[in-house]
This record gives sequence, C-alpha cells and structure tokens, in this order.
Amino acid sequence: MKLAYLAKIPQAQAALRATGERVTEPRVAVLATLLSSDHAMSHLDVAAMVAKHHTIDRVTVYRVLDWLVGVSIAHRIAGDDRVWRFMLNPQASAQGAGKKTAHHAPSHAHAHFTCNTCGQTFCLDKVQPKMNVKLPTGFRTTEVDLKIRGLCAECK
Amino acid sequence: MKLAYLAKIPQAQAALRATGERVTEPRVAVLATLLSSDHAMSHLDVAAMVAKHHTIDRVTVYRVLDWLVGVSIAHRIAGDDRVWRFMLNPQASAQGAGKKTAHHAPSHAHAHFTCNTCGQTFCLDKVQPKMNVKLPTGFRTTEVDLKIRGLCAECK
DNA sequence: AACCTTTTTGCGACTCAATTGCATCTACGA
DNA sequence: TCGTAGATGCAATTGAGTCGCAAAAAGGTT
Repeated sequence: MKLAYLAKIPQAQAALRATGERVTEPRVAVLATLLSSDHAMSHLDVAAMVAKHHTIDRVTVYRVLDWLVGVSIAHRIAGDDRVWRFMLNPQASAQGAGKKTAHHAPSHAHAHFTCNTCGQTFCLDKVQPKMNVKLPTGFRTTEVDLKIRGLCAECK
Repeated sequence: MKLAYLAKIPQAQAALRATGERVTEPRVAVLATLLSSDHAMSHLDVAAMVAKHHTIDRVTVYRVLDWLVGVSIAHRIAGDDRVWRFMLNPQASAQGAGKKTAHHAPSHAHAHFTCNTCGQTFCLDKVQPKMNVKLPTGFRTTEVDLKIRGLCAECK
C-alpha cells in the first residue's frame, strides 16, 4: 500500500492544478504521499516517505501540510502525543476540493479512531457523531471532533 | 471564583488522603488550584496560580498533574495549541476517586467545549456522546472523546 | 523563448512545552 | 525518633513546530 506512491503522482498533480494554486514538486510529493496512505500521517511520517524520492526540507513539508489544510484538501488531527497528524479530506482525492475559502462548512464534523497499541489513526467517514448535545445556553457550535480510542483490527 | 483557592485546601487534602498516597505540599496546592477552577487549566495556568502562595518548581507541577491523572483525580485534554489542559474528573471533588488502577472504566467518555475566541475549555458532563458508531469489524472501543469548538456564552 | 512578478523553498536560528537524570529532601510507617 | 520508599528541585535536554530572510522557481506576459 505504501508503494503506491509513484502511482499517485498524476492524481496529486491533477488535484493541485484544480486548486488554481501553484503546482510545485514539494506539494506534489506530499500530496501523493498522503494519497498513498490509508491512515493519518505525522509530519515525520510524511517527511520520511517523501525523502525516499526527493530532497525536501523539513520546514517545507510543514508548510505544505499546513497549506493543504488551508485549501481544504487535508485536515489535521491533534494526537495524544502532541503531534499533528494529517489526512486527506473524504472527497479530496476524487474532485479537486474547494478553493481557499475553507474554514469548515457549517458544523463540520469528523470522527477518528486511534489504536492504543500501534498508534495508528484512522478516519471514520462512516460515523456521523450526531449526538444529542445540549450545550449550556449561549454556546454555539462550529465544529465537532469525535476521537475514539481502542484496539484496531490488527492489534486486537 | 479564582479566590476560592485557600478554601479548597482542606478538600484537596482530604481527597489526597483518600488515595492512600503521600500528601505533599505541591499536591495539595495543585489540586486546590484545580478545585477552584471551572474550566480546564494548562500547566502554565496552574503554575502561575500556585506561585501566588507557594514556591514550587515547574517540573514538580508537571509531575503532580501527571500523577493526578494517574490516580484518576483529573484528566488531561489535548488542546489545538499542543498544550495539555487539566481538569478534575466529575466525582473527584466529592469522593476520593479510585486507586491507581485507573486507566478508564469500560468505555469512559468525555465531552469538552473549547471556545475559538477566548480559548477556554470546559467540560460538558451533561453531554453523553452516545453516537451510533459503527466501527470496522475487529475494532474495539475503550475510550471516547468528543471535542466541540465554537463560541462560548461570553464571547458570542 | 527570454522576462517579470509573485510565491515557494531552503537554511539557520529560535521558541517553548514537556521530559530526563541525579542529588537532595521528606512523608509517614515502624 | 529513625529509616526508607517516594517526591522534589535544579540543570540540562528533547523535539515538534515556527520565523526571517535570501535565493530559487512557477506561471503569466510580451
């Protein structure tokens, strides 16, 4: 699954072109890396993967990841180890995602699963939080994040 | 509400004694601080508050906070700014919480609200996530965290 | 195809929360 | 009161992430 990296490059280029922003080598490399992964990746994961095919500065990887979040191609997940992990947005691989507007549609909601043993984080597109939240009066919701911890299928 | 610190000291001492572990000045001070707050506090928040009445090393505050989490008196919340915030567990103030066993009762669930403007994080004891989660087969849940972002009553 | 302007990139230095190692001190049971 | 497991203080370290700035593209224009 990891070795699909090269095959994802054209798809990455197309998605980047669709944003109307500049298509650069670091952006293609980072996006292709995310496209080739089925779980959320830390900056370090991405940088290590990218380093197999390119020579790209750490800082650039940070900046590209942030940029991908900014143009709604990816989103970031706060881990329990104080490390951000990144994952593509559901439709990002298919269509070219939206423009830089981003910043969440009304009540953008996500669910993630993190395995306590192997530490991998997966995105649960299926699960719609949809909880019966009764916030104190005066509170308004803009975003909901559901994080589930436990054991994944492989570690169980 | 902040000034209730001194009044919380006896309660803090009692809760600590109930754990069977050592009752030390730093532990009392940190716990009394958490008892006097209605929202989650970062290490820095706690250290600053504690410093008004004691001279306690930063590292000790870190260690006491971790310890409080370990004995199930408090829990930690990962913030979007890579800073841990700490808050008492629901019943911790009343009874003496459990022994060091901890590590979550079956499917321990929490909900937190973080204000995008003032940055304060509150614990929503009322909200029970209770979502219709359909995990992929083989996955097992041990813990659920719901994080809601938005505007609190004061910032709206 | 060479040119120009705007963005990106690379590099070094830096920030800052959190951790570690170790010597010293102390809570509390004997 | 004493002895010791456990807690604390201090200094140094880690490591993710950020900043400033000069050099290097990207992509539109001529």
